[in-house]
Amino acid sequence: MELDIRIKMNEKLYLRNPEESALGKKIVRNGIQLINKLGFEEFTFKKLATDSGTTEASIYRYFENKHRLLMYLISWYWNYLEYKVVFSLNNLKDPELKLKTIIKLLVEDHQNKDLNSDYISEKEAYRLLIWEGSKAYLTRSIAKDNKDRLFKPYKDLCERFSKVIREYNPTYKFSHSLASTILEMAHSLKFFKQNLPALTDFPKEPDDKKIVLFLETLLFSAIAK
Amino acid sequence: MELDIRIKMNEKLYLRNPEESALGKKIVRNGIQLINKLGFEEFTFKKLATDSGTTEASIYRYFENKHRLLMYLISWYWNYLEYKVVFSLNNLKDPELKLKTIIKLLVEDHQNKDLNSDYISEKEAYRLLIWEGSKAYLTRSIAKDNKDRLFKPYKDLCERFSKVIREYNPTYKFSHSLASTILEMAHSLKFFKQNLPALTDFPKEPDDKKIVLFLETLLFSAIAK
DNA sequence: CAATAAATAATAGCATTACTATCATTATTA
DNA sequence: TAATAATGATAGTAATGCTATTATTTATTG
Repeated sequence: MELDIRIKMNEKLYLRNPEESALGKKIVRNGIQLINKLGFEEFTFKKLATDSGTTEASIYRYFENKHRLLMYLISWYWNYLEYKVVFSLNNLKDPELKLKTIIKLLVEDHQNKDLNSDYISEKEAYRLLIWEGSKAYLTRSIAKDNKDRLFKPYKDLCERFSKVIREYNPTYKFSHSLASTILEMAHSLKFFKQNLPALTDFPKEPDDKKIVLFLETLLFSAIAK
Repeated sequence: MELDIRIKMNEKLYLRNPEESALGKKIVRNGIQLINKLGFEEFTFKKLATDSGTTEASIYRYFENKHRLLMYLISWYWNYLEYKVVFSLNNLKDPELKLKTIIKLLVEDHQNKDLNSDYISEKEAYRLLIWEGSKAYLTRSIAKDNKDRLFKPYKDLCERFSKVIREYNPTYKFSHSLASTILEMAHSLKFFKQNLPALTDFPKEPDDKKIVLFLETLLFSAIAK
């Protein structure tokens, strides 16, 4: 079985909905790849146009600028991740197990073959988040972007996470801060492990069990009853 | 008494040492202000030249490009912070007190009147770090930059921090990861509190005692003996 | 103090970026 | 089949991210 999941995206993210045309999907699919290849700074709509066999002008009909395209992609990822969390937590009763499940979802390389989107690769989106994720909010347009509710997916995920934290320990006072700490550091530590390993204690092994272990012990010691 | 501290900067950061001329200092001083004002993406050497009453060409004689200027400034800040840590920890014996002191230094708005640099404002550098800090490493040039040892100041600070953690609890296995987590989140949470408060549990009050409290409890519960 | 060197200013130029606009052409849909 | 919408082709413009050249000022040192 393959579930073709469709995520409803905030309309402020685009000028024309890229999901509704072959070109739109191509722009998104090639866009994420090209940003991953070049890095966001070196990435341009011109290059994406050439890469996708279309023109700059056509891309501008879908996205106002490259920052909005990045927002679209990151936003998609947070939505997707929340969806995965909901899916994976279904039928789980034990808050401890729920929390461990969330951490695994945050850290594990994404290779889910059941859940899948028809045009955005999970793996590419994950890499994008790790390398470019914080550039989505570290801008002067954050107030406006926030007003446009572009960060809702991230906040929703954080809120869902923090609820499970409070389920585990209702007296813990910093559930949101703790949730965003785990969210942020899951990705930062993956980056550090690869690029600045001195900032971590993780050897360059293929799996990320140590990161999971670190985040788990950090989380559970913080909320110990 | 005012201590005029001078930080030795990695020579790879610049083409010509900006500390050695009035123009160089002006470029750095105005540069940090202008990046803070415009955001790094909107910041250009042209604008800085106009702002500083000089020319683009002159700025290019000091810094290869704006990313290297950012690296210079961030690097300066990490160096400065490590210096402050060393200074503040001097004569302290109790590892617990040492750790609390470090967290305060990370979170507190910087207004130190004793320690001061003649040309970089501590407050401006702190704001720069919060808004633009991660852009220093989230680039495709990280491998090269790392080889040039541009991240040494950050690693040194992290190492110093992690040593105190192990002093407190010699059996704790993730001292570097924990140190970088506290370092990163101190600044992220300050940013979130201001710009995406839903990701935190901190009301919009002027002081940051709650952030300090959160980080302290996170740290000490993780390394509890 | 003059001579020389070094730093800066002034100016120009060039390829690329980040768009906007126009018009022709090809699909789609009514 | 006519009308509408989407895309392609092409052009253009101001700004960016540089590099180069020459003139002028400032510093140094013989």
